[in-house]
Amino acid sequence: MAESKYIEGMPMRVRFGPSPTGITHLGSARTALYNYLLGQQTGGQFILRFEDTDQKRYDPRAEEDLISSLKWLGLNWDEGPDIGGPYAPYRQSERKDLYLEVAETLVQKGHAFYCFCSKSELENTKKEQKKRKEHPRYPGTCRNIPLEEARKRISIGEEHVIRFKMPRKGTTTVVDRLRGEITFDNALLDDYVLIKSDGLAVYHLATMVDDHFMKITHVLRGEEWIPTFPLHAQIYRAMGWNEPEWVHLSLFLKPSGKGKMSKRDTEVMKASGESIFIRDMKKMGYLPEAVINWVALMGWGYDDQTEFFTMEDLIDKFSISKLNPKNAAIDFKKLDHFNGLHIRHLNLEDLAQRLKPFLLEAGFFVDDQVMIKIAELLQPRMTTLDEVTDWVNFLFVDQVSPKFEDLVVKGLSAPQALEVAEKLYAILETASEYNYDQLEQPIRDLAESLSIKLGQVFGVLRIALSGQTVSPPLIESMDILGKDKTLERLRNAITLLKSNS
RNA sequence: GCCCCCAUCGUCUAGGGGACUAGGACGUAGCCCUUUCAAGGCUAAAACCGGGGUUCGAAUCCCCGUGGGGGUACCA
Repeated sequence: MAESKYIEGMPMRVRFGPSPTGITHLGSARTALYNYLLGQQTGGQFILRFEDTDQKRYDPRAEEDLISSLKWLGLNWDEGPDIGGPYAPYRQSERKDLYLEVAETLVQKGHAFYCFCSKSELENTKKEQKKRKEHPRYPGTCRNIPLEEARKRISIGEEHVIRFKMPRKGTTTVVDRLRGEITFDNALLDDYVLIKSDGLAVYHLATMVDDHFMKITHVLRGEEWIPTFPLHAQIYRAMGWNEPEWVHLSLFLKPSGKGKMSKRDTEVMKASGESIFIRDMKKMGYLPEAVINWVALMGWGYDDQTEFFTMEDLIDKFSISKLNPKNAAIDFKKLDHFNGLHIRHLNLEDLAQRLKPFLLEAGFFVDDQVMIKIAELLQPRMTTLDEVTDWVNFLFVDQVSPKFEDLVVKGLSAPQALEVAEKLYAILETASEYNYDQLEQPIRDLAESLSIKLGQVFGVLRIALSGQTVSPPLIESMDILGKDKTLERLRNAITLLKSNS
């Protein structure tokens, strides 16, 4: 493998250059993350740049989504379209003159040429080439038009593009830090369009120009760019610029491992409560910390043990050499696992604050003291934050509707259940406070005196108070519910048990 | 079709010639703990794609095949 041109530990200038055409997804998030980590780790800069050279697909909402998604994930940039920086502007549509200038220099140097071929002409030759089983490529029609003639045709308004004049013989060797040297046969490479007929550059030119002038030292981008990698290197070489280090990241595959995510797949996924879009993950109750941890580990591994990483850990431990070039299938089960881990890692105040919006959304305004109690109760048993509503709903509604058959807990007869409820009522009525000191022993004694299981006593209580067979621990729950409501619900249960027996 | 990338349990991965009876995690199953549900602890089943080389020795290096993925645009 080729030696790195950049010394480890030297400040790196890295960038994330999304095209604002859609909603930010996991793949983008990971690319942004890895770039961010390198910038942080080396004391360099992480740059956000909007690559909006495609007018047709451009969507301003995608820009907003990008910014809010990256911020939510905690991937803050040092230079970008919203905050500017020493190499502004950071939006390619505002840099078109620069690209044109470089393209013209390339023409001047004989590395590019003006092309007047119409799209339909080119489509036809491509069809014929395919029919003859030839390698479809630009036929070279305008390659050798003298510059003066070309300029004349342009001056009379003839529509044109600028194409890169790819060498027709020999090979182009490029270096990827993960894969080593990759060699392409020039005869199979095409004369790519650099400047479109609308005067705007395509990705290939714009990005190389920006990376050069913005002094980017390391390019981490998706593997889908490998096929055009030789073009990119050729542009650098034709201009006599120093190439950055190139790293092509693996792609994310759909959970089945078969193919990358399509639009249809994302819809099917949403129907089953999953999503690859960052903004959805927030709504679904995932922690940005968990998403970061999860995504970081898809395509990168630290050692044979460690899996729990905070952003600080990642900044400290991340390294390009540990990147894995193999495509990775998305596994939402693992996200759930990391989310649980990070929920348990939060302090109670923090968790309480993050839980609050979900309760608010459900129409429950809960004060901070109670929120902390809820956070404590739920911390070990939550996978996603949005579950909070289901867990504590019974504490805030006016009344619950227990079913008779549930109240008659498994292993008890109806009269037994009634007796349990009545004796429980007596205990709870006399207790001055609902806590372990006051309640645990009396309840245990009750179970023993009736010679039934403790779980059965709590079972009756659980159904009476929550109407559900599953709930948070009951003593703490009653503390939040309050004595009045607790006793009221127990009375209702007693009435129900009586009326049915 | 052509070009390119990739290949360890179902999934994410550790591994970079002997330390491999191939380690961890998710998921799955069982047990313990337990007021339900979780969490936590313990245990189990589960993989080096195939074939050739190189070497005293290959999951690790090379070649071929196969499989998967990407690209093949005046999209990015």
